[in-house]
Amino acid sequence: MNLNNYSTEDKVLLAVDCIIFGFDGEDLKILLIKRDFEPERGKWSLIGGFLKRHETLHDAASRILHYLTGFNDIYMEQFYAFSEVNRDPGERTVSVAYYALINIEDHNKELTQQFSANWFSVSRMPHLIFDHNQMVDHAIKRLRYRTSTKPIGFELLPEKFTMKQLQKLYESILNTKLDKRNFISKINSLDILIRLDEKDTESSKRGSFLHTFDKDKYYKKTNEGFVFKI
Amino acid sequence: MNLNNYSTEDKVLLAVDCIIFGFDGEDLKILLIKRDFEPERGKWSLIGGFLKRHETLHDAASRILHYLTGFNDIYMEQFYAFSEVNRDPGERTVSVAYYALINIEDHNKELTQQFSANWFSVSRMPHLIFDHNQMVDHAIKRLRYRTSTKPIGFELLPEKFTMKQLQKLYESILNTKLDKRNFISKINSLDILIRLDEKDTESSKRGSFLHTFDKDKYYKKTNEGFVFKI
DNA sequence: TCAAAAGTGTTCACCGTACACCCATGG
DNA sequence: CCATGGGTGTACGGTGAACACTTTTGA
Repeated sequence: MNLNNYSTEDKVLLAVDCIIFGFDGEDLKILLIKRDFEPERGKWSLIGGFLKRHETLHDAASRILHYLTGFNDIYMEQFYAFSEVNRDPGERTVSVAYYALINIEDHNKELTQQFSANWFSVSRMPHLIFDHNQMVDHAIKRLRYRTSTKPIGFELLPEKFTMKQLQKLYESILNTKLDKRNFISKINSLDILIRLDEKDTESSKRGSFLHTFDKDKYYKKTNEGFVFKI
Repeated sequence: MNLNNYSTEDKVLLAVDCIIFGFDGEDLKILLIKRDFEPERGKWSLIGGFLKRHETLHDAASRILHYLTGFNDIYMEQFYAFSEVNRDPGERTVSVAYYALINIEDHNKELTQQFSANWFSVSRMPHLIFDHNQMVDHAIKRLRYRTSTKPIGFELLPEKFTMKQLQKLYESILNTKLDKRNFISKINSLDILIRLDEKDTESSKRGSFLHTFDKDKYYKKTNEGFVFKI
């Protein structure tokens, strides 16, 4: 293509929108904010922002996530660019969507309040502005695929967790019921968890063992050809 | 985020780059052009172009593909946005990458010549401009996943094809050897091909049956819960 | 002693994989 | 009649799915 002159080409606003997933022990949730500027002021929205000239999309997503949650080093994955011409009635904007996984327990509630943010179950999403509902649907599909092939689900759990919590997590992501015995033996066969000598006694008299994800072991096994698959 | 003024935000050039896959019966190939403008004039490159104000990314990719190949209705999938700040030394450009599947036989050779285009085996890719090699790697991964879960491989074959051709196609995409007997019984068990009463006698004296992909049957089965999986 | 959750094994059906021989044909 | 590629079936091991009872402990 004879594109010998960059300067004659159209430029567009490039936005980044983030689907922030969290898990409260029961449901997979998404953090939404109430939009406080026009257009669509007062409606629920994903968090987002615009790409600056001197940053990558990844940097922009990190910046936006840090701004809202106070976290750095959040697990993120870019998954799709949305480009319908009139998707944002304010101005022609193309938006690159990321999803992020955060541990809901660590999450700073002050920041959430400051932005009128709220967690919503993915099964009870409100109507969102623009094409944000479509982004959420797309993000959930990608999350399902990714959590089935990479051990990223742990990003949504506390450092120490019970098998029950892990199972509930997968059930809420995959939107299915799983058999306890099959699930646990599957997880155990992967051999990437450490069972601690510690028990969680919140939810039962007997108490259930806590586990952690053994990252080093996982990477070592991966180098030896191991493939994570749930 | 208090983004109450779109006009103060940076705008960027948004490009679309296309990885065009083809299959010649032996190897998976990619169509590249020799770039005829600066920067990097004379180097091999993916085809690409810039998004115009009034089109979607999908439209832009279609337009670019049509321009180079003369085809409409090409199978395409968007897979990633590349945004390193200096990826294009000419100007800050974010590029959204698509891959496309075309039937190499139908492909218009005149257009190819007009653009100094050439097919290259994916196993013998030249060095490409910018981050295009990285885009190609990413595209191949996505293609492998997608051809394993959707019947899109047929886009790369003639309307009528032999089982041998189909097997070679999967072997070249997945970069593995497959067992003939297992492959054929797998394909037959899917029950989405029609075996014609016609034979291809190009490659043997006995001749081998030609098949076509039964799109209607596939969609019907899909509605009934069938999942394509190779 | 009872309620509530934790923890644990076996069986069976199906699928992926390894593997080898006969068939049809044109030269 | 022979060389070449086309076409077909079986046996085995491993994995996913169904399925129920015992243990622990605090109230």
